Amino acid sequence: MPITDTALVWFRRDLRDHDHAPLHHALADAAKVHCVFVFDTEILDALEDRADRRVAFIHGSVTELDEALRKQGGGLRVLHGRARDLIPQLARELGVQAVYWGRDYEPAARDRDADVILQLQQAGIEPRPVKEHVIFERDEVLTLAGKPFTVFTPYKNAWLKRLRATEPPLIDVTVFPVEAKPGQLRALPADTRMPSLAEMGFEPTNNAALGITPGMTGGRERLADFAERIDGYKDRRDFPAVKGVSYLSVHLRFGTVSVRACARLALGLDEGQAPAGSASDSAPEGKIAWLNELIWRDFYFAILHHFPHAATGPFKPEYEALVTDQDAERLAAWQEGRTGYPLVDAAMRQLNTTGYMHNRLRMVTASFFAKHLLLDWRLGEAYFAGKLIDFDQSANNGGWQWAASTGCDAQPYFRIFNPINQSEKFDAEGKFIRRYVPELTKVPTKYIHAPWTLPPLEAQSCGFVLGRDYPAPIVDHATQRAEALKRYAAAAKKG
DNA sequence: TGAAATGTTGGGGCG
DNA sequence: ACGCCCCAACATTTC
Repeated sequence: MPITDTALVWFRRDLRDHDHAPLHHALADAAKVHCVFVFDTEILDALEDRADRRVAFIHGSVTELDEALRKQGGGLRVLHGRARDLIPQLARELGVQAVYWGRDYEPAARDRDADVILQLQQAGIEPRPVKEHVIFERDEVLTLAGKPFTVFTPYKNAWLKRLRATEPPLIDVTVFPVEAKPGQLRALPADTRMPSLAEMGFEPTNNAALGITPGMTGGRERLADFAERIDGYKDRRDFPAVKGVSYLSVHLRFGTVSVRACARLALGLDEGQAPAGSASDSAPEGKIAWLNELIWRDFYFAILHHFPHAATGPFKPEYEALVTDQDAERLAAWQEGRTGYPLVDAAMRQLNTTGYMHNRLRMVTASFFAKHLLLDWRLGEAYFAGKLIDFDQSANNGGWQWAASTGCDAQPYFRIFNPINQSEKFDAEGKFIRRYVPELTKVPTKYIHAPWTLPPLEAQSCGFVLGRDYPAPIVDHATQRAEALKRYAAAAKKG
């Protein structure tokens, strides 16, 4: 029995038509359901790059979602403007009694949503934000004292305990069935039309050439591909030259894959095998490792939700006192991938040319930024935010604060990555380096991790000149490491 | 989801 | 045979 006559589902970063909590609840509650997506100018206008990969990805995904909903007799209204104005306005125009959407945890989104909630309430319309993007959110995983966790391992243990305790079995990772009755999804007015990228002031990108397929189609392909490789995930994920990671991050960012589908894969639920996390000889190491990453994701969402101050400054207040340099040249060298440290430069060029960076390299470049270049980690965070196609504020901020040792459960400040060592360990053959730093192609593998150590004779025989073909290192590892230790110790002592 | 410094051990060269 | 030194290999501690 419908409890509402007409509802509106506001799609945001959940661009699919199945296993979708807001759509599920709307269809369960209402006789008629409208669907809308807004290209929010509050977000788009702040983007610097007119060829932003994310806008193109979203545009492709929204197009496919609209088609999928049309096949079910409905359709997606696609608007371009300020969401905080347009959603309440549309809800009033359509005469809906309730608006459903997936809850967002980022400070700016929460501010917008609070505004929308207020306006809807003033219009007598019920706002119904629901959990959609994570397995457990907000207060679902707390310490025995009822406080949010600030350390990952106990959080993870409590998360797993909660998962096992959830009844009916694993309801939180169960598909939300969407069974629209005929005519329940409302068709669109004839004049409704999808705005083009150009009409919104954006340009197409080379996403397709990079193998980035938007929408549920792209998500399905990636998930199926990773399902074939997940058992090797633990052993292969740290090597950027190898196809070892899931490449699902962009699909998780925009909801073209459901996080619950990811959890089902990690738990082995689609194969009828024993759930990961149980100790046994045949423990699926790859699946456990990947589930761990999904738990990190939930963890950082919860952290930003509970501690919004982390969005703009160090989670640990003592590091407000951390002394950083202001050095535009060093910043630019890092951004452009010309620091003279090959693995760092290869990673930054991967980011610049593809909008993606391998996770191991996110740690290496962030550590180098904070502990070698001695710059304010927030500048690095902002650069990633502008470039990453899978950018998610919670994970990005959490990762940067981890690397800069300013965060909750962060890397201790004295753990400083050696960029040469990391290179030798995780790109031993220099394969990844040569892919993105072609000027080092001729340098022998033995020296490719630290080309300034190339002996003159060998340099001559391979025709490589440091400073001409590739920059000398802009900072010295040992010097900067010692300086970082000094500054961090001073800040920690003050606090 | 480190790395470097320092400490310990034991084999082998040598006088 | 024995003490001594060197140093690799590994372990521990410190940053």
